[in-house]
Amino acid sequence: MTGDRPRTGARRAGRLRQTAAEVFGWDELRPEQLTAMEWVLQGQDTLVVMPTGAGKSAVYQVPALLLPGPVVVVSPLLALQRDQIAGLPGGEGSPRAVAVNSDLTAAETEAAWEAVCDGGSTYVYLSPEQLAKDEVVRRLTDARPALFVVDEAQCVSSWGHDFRPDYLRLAQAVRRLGRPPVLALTATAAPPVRQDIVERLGMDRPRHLVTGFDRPEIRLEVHRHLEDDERRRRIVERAAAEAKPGIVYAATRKDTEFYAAELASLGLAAEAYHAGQRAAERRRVHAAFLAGETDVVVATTAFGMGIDKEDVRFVLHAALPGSLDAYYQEIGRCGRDGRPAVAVLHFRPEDTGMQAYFSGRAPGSDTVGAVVHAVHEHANAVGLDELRRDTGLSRARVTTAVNLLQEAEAVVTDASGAVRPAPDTGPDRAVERARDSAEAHQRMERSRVDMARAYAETTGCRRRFLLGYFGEEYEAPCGNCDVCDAREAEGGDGSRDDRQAVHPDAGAYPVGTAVRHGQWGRGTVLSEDGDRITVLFDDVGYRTLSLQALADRDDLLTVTGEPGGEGADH
DNA sequence: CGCATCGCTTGTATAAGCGATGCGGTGCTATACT
Repeated sequence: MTGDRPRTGARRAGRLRQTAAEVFGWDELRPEQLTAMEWVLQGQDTLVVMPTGAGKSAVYQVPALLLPGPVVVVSPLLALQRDQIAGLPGGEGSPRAVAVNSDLTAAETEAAWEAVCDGGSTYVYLSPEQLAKDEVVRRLTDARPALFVVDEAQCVSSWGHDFRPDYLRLAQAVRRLGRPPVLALTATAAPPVRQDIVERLGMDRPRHLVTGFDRPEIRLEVHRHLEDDERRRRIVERAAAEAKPGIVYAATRKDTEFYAAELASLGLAAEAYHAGQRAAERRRVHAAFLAGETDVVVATTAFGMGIDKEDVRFVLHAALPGSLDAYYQEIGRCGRDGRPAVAVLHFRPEDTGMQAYFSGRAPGSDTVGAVVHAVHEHANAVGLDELRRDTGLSRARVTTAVNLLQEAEAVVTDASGAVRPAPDTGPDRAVERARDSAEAHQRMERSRVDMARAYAETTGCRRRFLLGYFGEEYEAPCGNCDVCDAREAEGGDGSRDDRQAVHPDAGAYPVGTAVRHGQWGRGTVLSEDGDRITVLFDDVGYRTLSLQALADRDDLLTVTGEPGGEGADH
């Protein structure tokens, strides 16, 4: 792979540039786009983390035309699939694409598969649920796909573990398709999320292409409230005062209706948006926002993917988000035109309650037990559909339980996608191990909520904190967050020493240092913030440690490796 | 985990306090019924 002669590499780049220009009309490719395309064309598994608008889709669209088979694109929303297909160039000689999903009639589905198999369609868009169907895998295998793309790959990590478990079974699907190269695309993923994506998709020594996360045009601001009434009042005032258009993210459907009504009563064009609305209503709100007819959309997390709007001036959060990954993705929807925008978070410490409730809920031991027993009752490997019939459980619950059991190495999935017990593991032990896995996952998820709160409560530069979370070192002050402003107003120059207390041991644990903690085990230092460090532990997730406490007990945290040793991205 | 709501209680209220209970977010797909 790296033994390529330079001439071959140059020829490859030339063909990519030529295809981009002739087929798509793109005369320039960014260097990082071209690099990722070359990896894809060479058949290497590739993870691309690039901001929205940087041309991620091109990374598979262009090489697809130079590859010997169709390209499978897994996309989480049917609306995104439609957008992607509509965005392809039209006209004679342009590549064709189909989406196979539950909207299609039997005849349309048949026509789509014929187009994929006879080479008439270069791209085939699918939800992860489609790939759980034997018929779909059989059709795709016949078509000999040359590349397997997972778009919005953060969904693997954020949805796969509970909400849409078929995301965790994509690795099985890839295997059954003859293991084409895998390309994962996402705009937002902290290092542990990248690792989760790579592991869950079964990627093989993937190349990573990660561009910078900083969005200097977005001002960062946080307000802490003790009373809920006061918070609500302040949010309404702020949303009314800011330049439009903007998005308010609320924690519940009921709150989206509340804020939309309050803003409308002030004469603003404000709309609520959440998954409890009828499809037609959601489409209307979405379209009106894109068309510039709406001042403020007040939404749950349902509003986001597929919002391609340059001029959003603010994103205001009415409650603590569930993770900084989600937060950064949501605030990244403002200021895409590069002009100043603002991300304001209004929170109460009590907000962590609901986020903890949402975090890492796993099926109970009774559900897992029912699935384990059903697996053990079969002499041969058994398919998920049959397990569903045996147990009477829903498809999603059976899949989640099987995923959990597989993670706990209590069951294994064979080449046909069927499941059998792992050797030497009885049902009781299997349930126990699955419970341990679920608890470990829940600890990790809850520590992500803790990090969101830590961001909200940090006494240091907010940009430095956020970028540190995404693995980027940043020399504060940014001069564009509320903390930096406050320091400046106090008369300091905003430099590090007068921003906050700096412990004499600052620097003893550089970012990236491998450490071992007496109680929490192995971890990696993610950031240091004057008098404290944040460590990501393999087993318990994120923890913030005070340098003073570490100095008092010097056996608590031992350094086991230098920065940049293991776990480095490139 | 936090909260809103309900129904029960009480030296019987045009009232308030209590504990129990249920709810809270993301989308696909298959299926039944107009």
